[in-house]
Amino acid sequence: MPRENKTRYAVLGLLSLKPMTGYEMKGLIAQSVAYFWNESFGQIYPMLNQLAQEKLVEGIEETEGRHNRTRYTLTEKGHQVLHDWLAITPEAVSFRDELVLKLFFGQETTSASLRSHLENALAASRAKLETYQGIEAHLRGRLDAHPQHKFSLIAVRKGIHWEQAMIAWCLESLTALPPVIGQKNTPGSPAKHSGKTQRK
Amino acid sequence: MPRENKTRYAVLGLLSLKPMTGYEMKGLIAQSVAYFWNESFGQIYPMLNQLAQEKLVEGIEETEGRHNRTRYTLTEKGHQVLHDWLAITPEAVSFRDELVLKLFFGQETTSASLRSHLENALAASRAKLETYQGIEAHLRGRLDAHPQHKFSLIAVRKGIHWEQAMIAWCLESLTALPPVIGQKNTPGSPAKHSGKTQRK
DNA sequence: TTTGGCATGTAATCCGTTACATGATTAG
DNA sequence: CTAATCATGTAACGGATTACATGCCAAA
Repeated sequence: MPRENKTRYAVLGLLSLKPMTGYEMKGLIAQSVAYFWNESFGQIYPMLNQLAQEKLVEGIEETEGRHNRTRYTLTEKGHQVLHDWLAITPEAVSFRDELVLKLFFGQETTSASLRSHLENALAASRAKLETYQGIEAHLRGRLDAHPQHKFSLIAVRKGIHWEQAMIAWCLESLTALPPVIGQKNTPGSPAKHSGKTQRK
Repeated sequence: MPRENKTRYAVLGLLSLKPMTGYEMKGLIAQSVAYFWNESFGQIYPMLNQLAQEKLVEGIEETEGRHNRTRYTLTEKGHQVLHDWLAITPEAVSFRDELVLKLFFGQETTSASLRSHLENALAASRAKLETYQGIEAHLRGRLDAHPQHKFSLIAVRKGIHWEQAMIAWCLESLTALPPVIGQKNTPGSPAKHSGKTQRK
């Protein structure tokens, strides 16, 4: 059996929050769920068309106003499909954690590289934690007005727990690894490593 | 540009620990790195052949003994390629956390479903935590004899931090969600489905 | 006028799982 | 004898990213 297409339900779920265009959907993902879910245009648009064909969503073209765009709404059938999926026990996340893999193979490289990776991760986690805590404060301030905020809060709390765990682990691991002598490696400073930089 | 094939480096890294057959490799993954990395036979065997062609690994057929099998060893070139990769700053993990997604769309389902998902996750995390703590104790007992254990320990500690964070988050979220008795979800939330919600 | 954001899509390519296929050996 | 384990692979399928392609509108 092929595995289930989760993009499908992510799209349905987003439309349950409010009617949207594909473009707005991508924007909403970027600014509110990106830390636990991602979709690209290459998935969103074909999926919206497919869902429209199955009558799970309804697209309304808006020629007036600004651009030509299609705003999608969940149909009753779409609500039902989403509802059924939400009741199914979620599958465990399948990790591929490159940072841990590199540390696991640490014997094959230098302490400097490993420490650099950890310091980068530490800085990234600290930044994310701050962001999430900002979101948390914002959500808590308007819990009564927006019922959705309760669920957004649960989600962002996971991000906060996760980043705090990451920070603790990074610090602990930096202690466990031998310091690099002869280089200044102040904790928290932007790390540089000896290897090549990666192209993006 | 296509994204990098990480299976490649995972295979090289495993071979840096000790020479192995493809079959042994899968077994080692299952029992020691599965909580942060996974590979299937469908990737391992083709990759081993490819790496052998590139002279990054060397396969030695063992016809004597038991079965016909090929045990692979890292070549000098393979060591070099692995070493270079280890120095590159790791990419951030791209999550797709189905549990959080379902909680985020919690308005579309019942409190009972959500609580059930959280309790399943909680039980799974507690079990994993115990397993990892067993591994941790084992590793700490032989740190001097096996240099690799130091890095295995760093890896398993991440698993421990992660599961502890999961457990804390699950408990916290269970407190935040209304208990099942009343079956009401959010006070003031609009009733959605006219039909009976079917239990799973 | 040029840049950037809005808006929708397709094509190429690769990643990764699952299922299938085969066959030997060993333990019960 | 039979089931489980060892051992190696291929094929099919779908998931997901990236790059490409197009064009409008608003603001600088």
